[in-house]
Amino acid sequence: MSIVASTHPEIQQSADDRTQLIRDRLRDAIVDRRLAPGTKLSESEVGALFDAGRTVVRSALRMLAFEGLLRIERNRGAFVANPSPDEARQLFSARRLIEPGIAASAAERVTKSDIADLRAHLAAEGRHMSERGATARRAEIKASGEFHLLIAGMSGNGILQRFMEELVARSSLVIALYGRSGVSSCGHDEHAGIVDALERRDAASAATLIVSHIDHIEADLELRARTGPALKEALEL
Amino acid sequence: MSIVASTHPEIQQSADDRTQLIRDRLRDAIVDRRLAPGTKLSESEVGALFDAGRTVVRSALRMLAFEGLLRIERNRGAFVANPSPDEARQLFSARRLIEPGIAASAAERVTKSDIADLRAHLAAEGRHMSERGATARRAEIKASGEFHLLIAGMSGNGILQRFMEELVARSSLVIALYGRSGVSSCGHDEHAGIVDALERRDAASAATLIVSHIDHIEADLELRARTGPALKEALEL
DNA sequence: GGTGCAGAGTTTGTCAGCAATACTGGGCTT
DNA sequence: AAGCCCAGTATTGCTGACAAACTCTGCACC
Repeated sequence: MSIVASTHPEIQQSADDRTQLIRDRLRDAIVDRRLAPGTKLSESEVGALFDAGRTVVRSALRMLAFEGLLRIERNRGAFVANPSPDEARQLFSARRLIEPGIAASAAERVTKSDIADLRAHLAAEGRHMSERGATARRAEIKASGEFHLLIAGMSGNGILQRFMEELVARSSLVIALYGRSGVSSCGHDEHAGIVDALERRDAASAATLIVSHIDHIEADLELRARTGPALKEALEL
Repeated sequence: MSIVASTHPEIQQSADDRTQLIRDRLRDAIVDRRLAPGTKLSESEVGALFDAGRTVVRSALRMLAFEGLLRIERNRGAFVANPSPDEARQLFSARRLIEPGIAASAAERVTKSDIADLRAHLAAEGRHMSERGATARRAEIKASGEFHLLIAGMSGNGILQRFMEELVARSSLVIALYGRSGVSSCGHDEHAGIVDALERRDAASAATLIVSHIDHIEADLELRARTGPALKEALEL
């Protein structure tokens, strides 16, 4: 038994690390929009929910705040981020800058197994799109983000991959907030085109396609300050 | 940190937040190479040094680990990061991808006041370079990084700015680890050229210049596994 | 009716203390 | 002599508790 532990210590580490678990679960909930922007996450409440002490929850909340998914105000608590339209624009500007390079790098390194993974993911996306309802829509947004993360993982650059994880998570929030309900399905064909370019190892095409894909996503957003929080945002900035 | 304060004066979070203070102080120490890679940072020790409890220190250490400056091993403690040559390559690859876009964006938005700040910074760099000794060299590395952060602050994209803060901090570590001692001074003229391009609002030139600048920095590194930690790294991977 | 204030109640920030885990040194076996 | 086992020590992970800060409700007052 000690043999297993000594040869693979890093596996066990993440297995029983409750901070990581809580962080991932909360992030999923935020990205899936089960937690609405602005919702307060009380330390005791979350702790009771996961049957963990406040210390552990606290650590997870700090990490999520670092990723930009939460906003922590001193002595007030942690709130699900409420990205402003300007923040959303910065987000997509960053993605437009980073993703083409990632796609190009991935095009040079993809393996057949990677392509198979991507095709499998495309199929899953198609299934989500054919369904109706809020649940399916959440799954669709999530799957769309995971597609981009898949490519980031193939770029071979762990640093950029981590940046992309943050960007995609925050993008999901933005899309859920500002997206028009029916239109996001256009992305599916574009994803397929990107996979084709990757399979051909056509870095230039992959980069071009992904930029226009991001443009389309952003174009489908309603990036105007909503009437509700307008005053609040004006006072905050 | 003065850069952050000058570009985002509305953020005064660190006024009485000791976690933030400890984090900044430790980061400075790491980036300045006063804390050698591999050094263990004991919670009690750091806490006694800053006259703070372990909880606060713990939080700061977790944040630094999130930024990639520390490595936390469960039940073992926090150690100053010891970036591998491969990690260094990924770092510069990421910078080559991100910084041209930042420079181009900055070129479109710079004000006269920004240019003045940059020129002042160039002058400070020159002073550091004319001096001798390890202290001056540390100051030079630090100032060189701050130059890039200044430009990132002018890009108008807070997300990319934060990415750059992380990349620059980790780059400082890498340069201090793998840099050849005398050669890094070549960067100064290139910085001046970049400022000139920004002043002309010549986005294309600024992007080109900054890429070749990054190339030069990386070319001046000795990115081979050193004899000491080679065995250790081999076992870790 | 609206404003200001005070107290209760809740939540966060921090600290000491306890259990669990990893390192260290000595003694023992081969 | 070299390697192994085991207890002692030190450090981390975490829980509970306390103080400070904030929010909310009710009431007096203008």
